[in-house]
Amino acid sequence: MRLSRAFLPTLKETPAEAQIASHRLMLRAGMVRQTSAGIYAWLPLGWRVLQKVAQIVREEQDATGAQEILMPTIQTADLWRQSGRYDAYGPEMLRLKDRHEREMLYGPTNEEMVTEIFKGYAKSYRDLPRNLYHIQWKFRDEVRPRFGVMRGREFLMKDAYSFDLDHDGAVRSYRQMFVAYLRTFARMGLKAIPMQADTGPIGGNLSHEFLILAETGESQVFLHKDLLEFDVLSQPVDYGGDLSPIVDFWTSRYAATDEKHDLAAWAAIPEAQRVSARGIEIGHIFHFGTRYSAPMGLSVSGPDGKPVVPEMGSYGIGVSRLVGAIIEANHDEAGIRWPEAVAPFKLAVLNLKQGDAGTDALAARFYDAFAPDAVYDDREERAGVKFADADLMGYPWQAVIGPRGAAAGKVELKRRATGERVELSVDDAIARVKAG
RNA sequence: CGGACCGUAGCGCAGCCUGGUAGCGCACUUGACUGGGGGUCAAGGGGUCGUGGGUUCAAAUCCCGCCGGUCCGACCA
Repeated sequence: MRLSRAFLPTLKETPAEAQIASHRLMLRAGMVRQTSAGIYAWLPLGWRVLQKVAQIVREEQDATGAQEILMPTIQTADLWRQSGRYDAYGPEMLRLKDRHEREMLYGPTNEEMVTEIFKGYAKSYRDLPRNLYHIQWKFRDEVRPRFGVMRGREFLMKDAYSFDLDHDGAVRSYRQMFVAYLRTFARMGLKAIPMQADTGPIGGNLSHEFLILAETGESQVFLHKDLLEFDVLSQPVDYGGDLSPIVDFWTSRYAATDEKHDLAAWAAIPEAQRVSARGIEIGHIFHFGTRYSAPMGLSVSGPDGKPVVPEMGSYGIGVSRLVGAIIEANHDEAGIRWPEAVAPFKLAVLNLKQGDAGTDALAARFYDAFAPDAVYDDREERAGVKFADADLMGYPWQAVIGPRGAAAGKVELKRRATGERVELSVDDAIARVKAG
């Protein structure tokens, strides 16, 4: 994308409402624009990141055998009356009426709907197990939206719903999501730690929240240092096989939020192995048995011909929240430092002297080698403005092309994450960026 | 939902107390100089002062209602 024609409105000054780094940077980098409390429009840069994040989520869900669908945002009150949640949900649910005075709602989640859909087709135990997920906008009328997209009212969320014949099957599905989540977050450059979460009336230990560590996190977390050092992606995963070794590794080390913090267990960990920090929740997996299948009348014929009520689980990832969380974990004074996997563009080509035959030719050549995953700063701006904007928007690589270097056929390559710069010939620089 | 506060140009703010021609910085337009970390100079454009009512000769300014937004707390992916 050529910046001279792009809609990427950056700000030098920070809008007053932004309290935390990610919100401030998203506004300054022109990623989002608030349209009302807790509701945001995604501008080109932000939208690209949001799509990259969603795509990683999608790939890792697909790898487990889960299948993507898309359910509506608007649901009927009747559906929610079947599970008893219409009255239970409270003012967080945005309720509406259509022209026929029918009660509708903007979905805060989709357990009822997916159960209803699945019920229409699943008749036999052979139709199990299945896992259906979708990535869709949801609305929760938070009393107090804040922190930009980290806690908006409208947010993009991935929700997966598993259906299994029995508890063992449900555990298998749960583990698949557990492992998929570790991989998903690791691919985004995040160290996400699964922590035991409240299971409510269901009990058991099949509920985990995934948190990343960040200074601006909303909860205090306590964990064993090993969990930060484990490399999830180095291991191949067979979703058809036994996943318990991976899950057991993570669940055998202490990790808890302040609500579930166990002082005795914490004290048992050697001092040097303890990590106490702030955390942001980015995912939640949950087994809830027949909480929805039973009241909504979902049942299939078992191998013996008798009806079986499937066990379900749901698995959420806050996709739009992740964009904010990634920035919280990857920024500095100058701006964002995108992990390459979710960067809106892999590199920015900065032409320091627009209109100079040498820099123009070199910059165009460099840009062509990476388009469309690159931006070309061909604006009539001072060098300083281009540097500042590139740092702010956080492209992993900057190819700086000035008249001095251009005359010698050289490009200065800057790595945003480390600040490291090297001067290379054009071909070497292109090869260097392509190599990662 | 309890407590506090703010709505004045795209953004950040002053002006309000003590009523009398609506300002500053950034951004934007034009020109010149400049050209490796948000440059300088000059000339410009842009505002129903959130909204409705009231007080007054006169309201951004005082009073009341409404709408929108923000912060602290409780809540939450």
